[in-house]
Amino acid sequence: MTAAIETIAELGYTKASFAKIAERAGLSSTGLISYHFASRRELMAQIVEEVYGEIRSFLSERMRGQVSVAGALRAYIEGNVEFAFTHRTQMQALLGILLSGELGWGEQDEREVTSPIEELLRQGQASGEFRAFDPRIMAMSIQRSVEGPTMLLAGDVELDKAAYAHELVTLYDLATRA
Amino acid sequence: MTAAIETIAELGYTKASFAKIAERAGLSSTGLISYHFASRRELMAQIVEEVYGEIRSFLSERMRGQVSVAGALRAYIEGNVEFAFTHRTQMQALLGILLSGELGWGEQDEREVTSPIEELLRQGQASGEFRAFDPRIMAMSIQRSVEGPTMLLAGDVELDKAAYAHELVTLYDLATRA
Amino acid sequence: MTAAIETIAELGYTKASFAKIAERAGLSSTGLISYHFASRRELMAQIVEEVYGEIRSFLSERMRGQVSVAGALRAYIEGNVEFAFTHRTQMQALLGILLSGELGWGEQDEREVTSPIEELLRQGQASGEFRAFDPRIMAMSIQRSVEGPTMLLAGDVELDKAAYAHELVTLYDLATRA
Amino acid sequence: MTAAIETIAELGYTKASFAKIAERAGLSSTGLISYHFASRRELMAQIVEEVYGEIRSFLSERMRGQVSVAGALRAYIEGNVEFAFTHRTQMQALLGILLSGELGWGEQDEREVTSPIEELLRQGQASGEFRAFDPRIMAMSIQRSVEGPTMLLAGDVELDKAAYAHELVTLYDLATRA
DNA sequence: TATGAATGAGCTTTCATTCAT
DNA sequence: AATGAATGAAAGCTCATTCAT
Repeated sequence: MTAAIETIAELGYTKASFAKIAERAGLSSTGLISYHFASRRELMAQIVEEVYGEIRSFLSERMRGQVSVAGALRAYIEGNVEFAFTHRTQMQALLGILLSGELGWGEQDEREVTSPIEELLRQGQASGEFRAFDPRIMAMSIQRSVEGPTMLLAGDVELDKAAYAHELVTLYDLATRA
Repeated sequence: MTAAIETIAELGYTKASFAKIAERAGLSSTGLISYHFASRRELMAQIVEEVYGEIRSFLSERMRGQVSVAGALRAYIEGNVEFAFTHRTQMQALLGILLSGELGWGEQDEREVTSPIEELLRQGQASGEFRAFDPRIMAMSIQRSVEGPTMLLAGDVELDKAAYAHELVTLYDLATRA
Repeated sequence: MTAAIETIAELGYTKASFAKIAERAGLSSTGLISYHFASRRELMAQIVEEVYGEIRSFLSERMRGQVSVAGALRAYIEGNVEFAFTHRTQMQALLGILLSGELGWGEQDEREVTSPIEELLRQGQASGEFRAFDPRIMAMSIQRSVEGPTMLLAGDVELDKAAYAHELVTLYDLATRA
Repeated sequence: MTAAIETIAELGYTKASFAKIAERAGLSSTGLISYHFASRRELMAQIVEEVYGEIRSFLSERMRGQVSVAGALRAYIEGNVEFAFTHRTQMQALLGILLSGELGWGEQDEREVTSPIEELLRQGQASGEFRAFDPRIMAMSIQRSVEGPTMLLAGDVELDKAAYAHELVTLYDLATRA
């Protein structure tokens, strides 16, 4: 799976064939991949699951102990940006798989991803910390924004992690607070 | 090209083979596609070019006559959301091609897309209408946000165009104004 | 046909497609080639016929006035080498077509090519100028030898025309005389 | 590779497609050929290498123990003719591939083939057994002559192996001796 | 004469998967 | 767990040819 992730990140979802993955993994036959995974789709689904698990545990640790929802939102944004910068390979593979559309990424999955942050936004509105807005649309916007760094696939991009996180935090603080 | 756009939008970039495109176009051979386009890449590049052209002309008309930069920004966001909702097929094809990574979407292209809005943001800062922020990062965030509706590929998504535009306009108004 | 000859000489028989030939001829459609020639085979056959005609007329002029068969043989060899060096393009195309085997080059055609020289050899034997040998085998050997320069397809070969002709003349003089 | 050799010999280089080769080999897919050989070119290159190897070992055995250069030359010619008659299939495939020009047969390869016989000729000149002549041109002529039988592709040719060899031996004995 | 669209067959190559070992 | 042969489908592309204009 590590080899698969690296291959997808480097070559893109389409060109990451079993042959290329096996080559990187030091396997001399693609048969072994089929032996371990029921299908290509299965492999991809497991990769998505694993990376999502990493993100979740990473974020939950980052958000732990935040008392205000504004603080939690800040931690969420900073955590996502941090993860995108430090786990570039995994993120590129994840997005590559998801955006390929071959796993059937639909509204339901979109909801699953944005629902924790949407919930957070609702809490902020209930407590009066946040102004009135559509929490779902705001959540989608936040999600797209924090995914930004990953979408600049090539390595020739010079982005400052701290600056990026800081700008987004400020942006959504101004956009959400009451 | 119309058939190609529709096929990509429906099946995704990877599964939109020449065979499928030819079928939709009523052609009895994929050879004719190769006859008109030097390669698959060439076809995709021309589709990107065409759709971008449509977007540009659509947006320039929408932004014409705006005097304030805040007004221009609002028109830009509203225009993008409008286009995404009314040209769903083209937008899905465009994003499918771009995100496939096979056209070599890099930082330069990203810049090209975000540069007009980035320029707008700088003008707003110069005139004092906008607060201080990194215009490049803000432009990226706006771009990702307006792309949002397109990423919900399937038709089973219920999004209100007016609400979506309104929320984003408010969001970035609050996020940018001095 | 000139464009076809040049294309075959440069790219080889297999890669000399109608598309490449049309391109070189300044035609914008391969249809015109099909309009003038019933089939690819027909085009190739006509090229063979034309080049053979050139060779025949060139050689018959060269051999005119020779009284001895040894002189005629010398003239034949020199003429062939001369033609091969000065009509490199035509010769390469001719051999390319013939050796492709797609025109059905068989024993009969081989005989047709070698029969004039074979006849000459028989005359020499009858008159006592030449020793006893199998005229057919000798004719084949001579034919292969004079074709030699053409087979060095690439242009990076440095062969001295005069030396080549002189050596072959001496070679077959010694090999044939009584 | 055996199936490939047979197919090329029978149908010619151009018509010997992977499909035809697979059919003859009893394979149900051309994919297996691509699995074993990186490309068509690679397959052809390996065939050439193999057949050349056979020729070399066949000839080196035939020439072993010859003390005079004249004897060695005779053994070379006889060996080549013998091989051409008894390995008709291989030779036809070999020449088919080489003459197709798609392996980039150039002067260097020509030299490699003719260099052993050229070396022999030089030795004969040094020892005084052979007269003065250009050894390179003589070697080319010999090579073309011994290839003769192979060029009569179809099976409808009636050539006497012994007679052919004998005539060539006599021919080049007369042509070379001092 | 010349064009350009269109066709259908063919090409090599790549792919995920299966299977015997 | 691992290999390597084998499969069948599919891919993009090129080809000679046809045809209406």
